[in-house]
Amino acid sequence: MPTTTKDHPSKRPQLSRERVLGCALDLADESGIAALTIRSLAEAMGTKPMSLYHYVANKDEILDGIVDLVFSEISLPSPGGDWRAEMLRRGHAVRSALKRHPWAVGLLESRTSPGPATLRHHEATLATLRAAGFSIQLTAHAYALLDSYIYGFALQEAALPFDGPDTAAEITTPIVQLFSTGQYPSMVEIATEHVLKPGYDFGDEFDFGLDLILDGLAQRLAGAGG
Amino acid sequence: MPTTTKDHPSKRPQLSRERVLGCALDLADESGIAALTIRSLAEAMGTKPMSLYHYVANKDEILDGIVDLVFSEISLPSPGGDWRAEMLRRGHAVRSALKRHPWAVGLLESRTSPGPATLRHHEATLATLRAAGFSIQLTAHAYALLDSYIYGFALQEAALPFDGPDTAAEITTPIVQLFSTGQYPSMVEIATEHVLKPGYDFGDEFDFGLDLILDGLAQRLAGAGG
DNA sequence: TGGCTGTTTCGTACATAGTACGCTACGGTT
DNA sequence: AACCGTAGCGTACTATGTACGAAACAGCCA
Repeated sequence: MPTTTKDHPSKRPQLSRERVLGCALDLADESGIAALTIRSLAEAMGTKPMSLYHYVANKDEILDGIVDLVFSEISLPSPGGDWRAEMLRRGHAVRSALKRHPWAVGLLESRTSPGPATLRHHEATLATLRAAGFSIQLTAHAYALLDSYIYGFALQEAALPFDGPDTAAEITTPIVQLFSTGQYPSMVEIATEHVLKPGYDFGDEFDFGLDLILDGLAQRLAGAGG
Repeated sequence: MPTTTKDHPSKRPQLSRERVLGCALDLADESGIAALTIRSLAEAMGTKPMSLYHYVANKDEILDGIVDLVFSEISLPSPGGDWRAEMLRRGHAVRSALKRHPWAVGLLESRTSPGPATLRHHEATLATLRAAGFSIQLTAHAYALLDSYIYGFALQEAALPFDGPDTAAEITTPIVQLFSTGQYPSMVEIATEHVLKPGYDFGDEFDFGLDLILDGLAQRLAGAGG
């Protein structure tokens, strides 16, 4: 049978670097970063492992690529605006991106070659602080502090065995009962009178810290005379 | 149960769970967490892979174990003392432990079963805050904030391609030159006028943030009426 | 039309990972 | 002497990243 066209004409939408990275990100979201293997990714795309290597050099490049994709989802702060509002919005934006893609925070540790979206993000954030009158020193301090807090919060959130309001109870209750013998009174107290209260959501703690940090930065900015 | 024999005339000091975990920690420190494999660990201990499985159930238990070992290195804060001094010291202690064992912060994300040293550490910290008059809510806020900052800082420190004072220059200079075309002016500014200054050490940023956070907590503690 | 050439895809193979299974070696107990 | 429990190990299975080179296809020129 003389087929003038290829076997699978439109079954598979054609490979490309963008599609590889996009599917890799989806797969990591659905099944976790550990389940993102060359083979599983190829299968998810309806192709074979070695085909992917025409679009990415190796798996590390895939990991770098999806981290940059995550940054590309974060809208950039605007230099020249109210710095505090911009940093508040950026804080929430970064956190929600890291919540959507919990594996990303774990990759931050190992990836050292930032992509273009990551660079743009850093540039816009630094420019916003500088434009608001932060000195170079204070800008560096502020950025290290803000990102440490945001990343660290995301890290802790990713490490929690529960997710969202009220879901803590099922996990925590048996543990608390185990500990109620008295070895860890303060932990039990916090658990029973805070974590186990209806409506509790660890994510709500985020705003307290972000606010406190922005307050402190505002004081230092004013104290330095602008 | 028979704990009688003490001297095996062998050249190897006898296996034990403690020795396995201790060597695993050393190996992770020396060669990185990726190089910590069952095989490499067995070789480092002068034994064979499967022998280790008499002392640990699986590799996850090894990872949990060495994370708890890291916590066991951190001296506990004392409930009843000056809370600010205690939290300052604890902050430095945790950070230096995570600096000694940079792989540990990456494990925090995946490990969800804390060991005894980890639990003792959390308990002592919470008790210190409570004893200083922090309400349950404020204690929870404070702890989430402090640990987010400390872990996040350690995460960023671990991700840096350089380490210690002045070492940033060699890595950063070529990058800065690449960017000096003008795409990222704020990053270049910060780099040339702050990071590349002699004596720069990212680790020095830590105190600024910790101080700011403790200031903010003190204000909130006072504002709530003690 | 036929053939050349570069791009894309894939089949096979290898090194290294965790670990299940079952055997040996040995020191006590009965 | 017979037995047994513990520590240690040899082998083998499965999953991983990826090197190597062949196959399939597209577009071009004769």
